[in-house]
Amino acid sequence: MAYIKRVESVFEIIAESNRRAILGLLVSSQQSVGQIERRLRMTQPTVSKHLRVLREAGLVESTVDAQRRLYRLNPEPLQEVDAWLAPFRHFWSAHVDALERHLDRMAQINPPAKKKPKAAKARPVPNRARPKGAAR
Amino acid sequence: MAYIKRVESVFEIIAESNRRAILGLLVSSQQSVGQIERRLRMTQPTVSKHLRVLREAGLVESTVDAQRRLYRLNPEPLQEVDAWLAPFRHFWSAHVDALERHLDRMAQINPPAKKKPKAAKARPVPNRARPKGAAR
DNA sequence: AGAGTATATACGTGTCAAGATATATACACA
DNA sequence: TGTGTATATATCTTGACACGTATATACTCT
Repeated sequence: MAYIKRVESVFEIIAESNRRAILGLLVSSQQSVGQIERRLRMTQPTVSKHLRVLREAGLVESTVDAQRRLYRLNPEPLQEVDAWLAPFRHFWSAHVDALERHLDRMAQINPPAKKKPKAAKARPVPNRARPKGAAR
Repeated sequence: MAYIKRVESVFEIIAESNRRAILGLLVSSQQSVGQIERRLRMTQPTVSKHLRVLREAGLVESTVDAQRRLYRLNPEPLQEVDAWLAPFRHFWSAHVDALERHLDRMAQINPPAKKKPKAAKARPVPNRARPKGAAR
């Protein structure tokens, strides 16, 4: 409607779990809207809507194949996230097994639910910069 | 109010630019609420509110120092983001100068505005998986 | 042309988050 | 004790977003 388009940051885009799921699907190969719809158990308009957001953010690209549209990944914008993350990596830099835990989660691509549990709690980490006079 | 607490994913948490700014501030060293407030030009309640969200997500921890609270970073939950990003890295894996661009941006920590321009556009990347019969 | 398939879009609705203002709480210091 | 400082929280308003339903558009095949 308005002429000015709401420019969303990549961070806002991947904040949505369904969109993350879609991106995750496209990692392996391109998919049609219908495939995504079925695999992620989302309604067709919902998929299209998310794809639109992803498309406008440059995270996916589409090709017309007759009646269907094939969507493929374009993860370049994710580099911004990767870059933002950089300074924080120095903190845990030691060893990360989180990646493996992730891949498991990734295998069962199916997070259509609105809220997911998740429980990562804080294990004290090499504390740089501690408070000085914090007694009592 | 409600007994059930809304468990937000880390992705939703860092979707907010002010919160990313706060985390960015804390990378260098711990800060009091007042310092954050001044540096980021946010109102005090807003800062406190965001800090609460970050605290409940385990991204920051606080220590009492008389009347003030010193907040320090705990980036462990960010590992989830890092892990999620992993599969996508294979795509651009080549060479990333995005990190440097980021560090510059990081230097002028001050994104209190709601919408920021940002313009990262898509430079064609090694296209894996291309559509087959897409002609018209 | 007509029917079926695939995808996009228009609306209406409910939920929720962010910010502002006002106020409560906690501590220090005179 | 009273005052000033630092931070948290309550409440209200506003706007954005996600989803569902209905519909439009585009293409294929007979």
